[in-house]
Amino acid sequence: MTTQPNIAAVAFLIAEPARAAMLSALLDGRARPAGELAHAASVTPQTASSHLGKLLAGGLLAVETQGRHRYYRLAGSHIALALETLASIGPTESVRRKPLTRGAQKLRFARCCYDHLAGRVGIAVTHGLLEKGFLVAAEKKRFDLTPAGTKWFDRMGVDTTAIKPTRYGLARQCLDWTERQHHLAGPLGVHLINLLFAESCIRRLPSSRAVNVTPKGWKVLKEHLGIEEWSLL
Amino acid sequence: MTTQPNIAAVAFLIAEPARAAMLSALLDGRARPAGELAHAASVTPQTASSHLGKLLAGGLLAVETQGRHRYYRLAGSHIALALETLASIGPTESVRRKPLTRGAQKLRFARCCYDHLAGRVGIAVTHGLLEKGFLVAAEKKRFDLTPAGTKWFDRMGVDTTAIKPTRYGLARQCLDWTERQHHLAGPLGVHLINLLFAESCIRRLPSSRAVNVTPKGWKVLKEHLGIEEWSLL
DNA sequence: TGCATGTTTCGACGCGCATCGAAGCATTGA
DNA sequence: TCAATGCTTCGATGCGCGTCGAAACATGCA
Repeated sequence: MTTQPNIAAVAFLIAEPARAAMLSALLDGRARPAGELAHAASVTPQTASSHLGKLLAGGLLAVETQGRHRYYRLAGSHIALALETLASIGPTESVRRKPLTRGAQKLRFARCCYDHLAGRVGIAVTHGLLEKGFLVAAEKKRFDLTPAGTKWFDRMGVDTTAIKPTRYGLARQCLDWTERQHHLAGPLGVHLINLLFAESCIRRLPSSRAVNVTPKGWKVLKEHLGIEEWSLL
Repeated sequence: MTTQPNIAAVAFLIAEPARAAMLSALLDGRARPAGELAHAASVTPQTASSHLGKLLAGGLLAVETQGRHRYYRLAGSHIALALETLASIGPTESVRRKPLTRGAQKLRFARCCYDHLAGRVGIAVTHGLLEKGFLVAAEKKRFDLTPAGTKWFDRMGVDTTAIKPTRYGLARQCLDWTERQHHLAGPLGVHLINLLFAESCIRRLPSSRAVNVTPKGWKVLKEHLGIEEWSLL
């Protein structure tokens, strides 16, 4: 009897309808909080927690704690591949999404997350900083500032040597609840959004956390980080 | 509410250890009688019959009656692919506590994956075909056959123009769960392994999916694809 | 500090399903 | 026609596990 890999154990984790629903909800590779996954699976939070714990122990999911939220995501692309391969056996059915209100759309597009920039724009900015080699992702949900990054911030009028890092570091990776990707937080993120406000690149919208990118803002973002306005819609 | 493809239902069928054992026993693409499968799964014939009925109803198996025997086999290569993919997300990072058994080593080295060649040898052959320019990787997990490849297969006695491609194409990329690389599957892969069997380049080992490469086989692989035996050990 | 929210843990309930014994069919051979 | 073999169906048993209520824990906000 050849001791085959625990194919049954893996299948067992996927076999439960509630777990399968949660896994399917994570197929896009983004992370979602436990409560949302519970809703997606139509079970109570307690039940969902139990399932998520098993999926975690089974190595199908990874988790990231953010405040009182716990964001779950697939453990890797190989998990998604296996799920899609399984789905290809049975009959497929289209998935529809729920529409968003106008306000929610604006919020999703650009907003302050506590004290830094979030939303699609926040993520695009972070992505640009990474691609230009100004930031690099580091351990413990941190970003490290490169020499080129120091130079760039200096040219933009931010003296990074004067910023006091907290005990969590100078720049942190914050998980975005609308886009489910990381954006720049921490002291450096605070200085960056303050710079954008000061330079009139972005403006607050009344009674909302949403912000607007000004024409000058789009010009700056394009010149410095290669971000095109049309690419974010 | 999103009614997803019943990925859970498929996984449920695989999740049962007895059923998983029977499916694994059928991974070489050959058909086996119910009693043999019952023995492979270490359950009584009644229990096996129940399981086989469910696998049949679920579309994972096909059955063929001959006299008082009922021969079960996988419903298709897509089932084998799903099973192998599931197996690939097993204990990958965990350090192997015990060395592989002799049988497992042979299985890892060369075996049939449903109806084509897999393992280190299968990957080496595919690699050789790619390096010689006989195949090129294409989209949708396919391989495209080049004019040089058509010529080569023709010289080997395989008329590729006579092979009917499935809706997935003539040659597919199948992910190997032991080596984590792609090997040649699809109708072309079937013809290739049949050729190797017919030319006595490889031989089946009794009651296993493992195959042996004969001395003649090594000679052929070296001459045509530049594969050295020692390089695979 | 107190309250609200998100998440997990604990405990108990109840359904579902795997399992096997016994019996029913089907096929083969004498 | 009778017996043996291979497989399936039926029925009863028992356990595993999914489920949710209650409560503990953690975090954020006023």
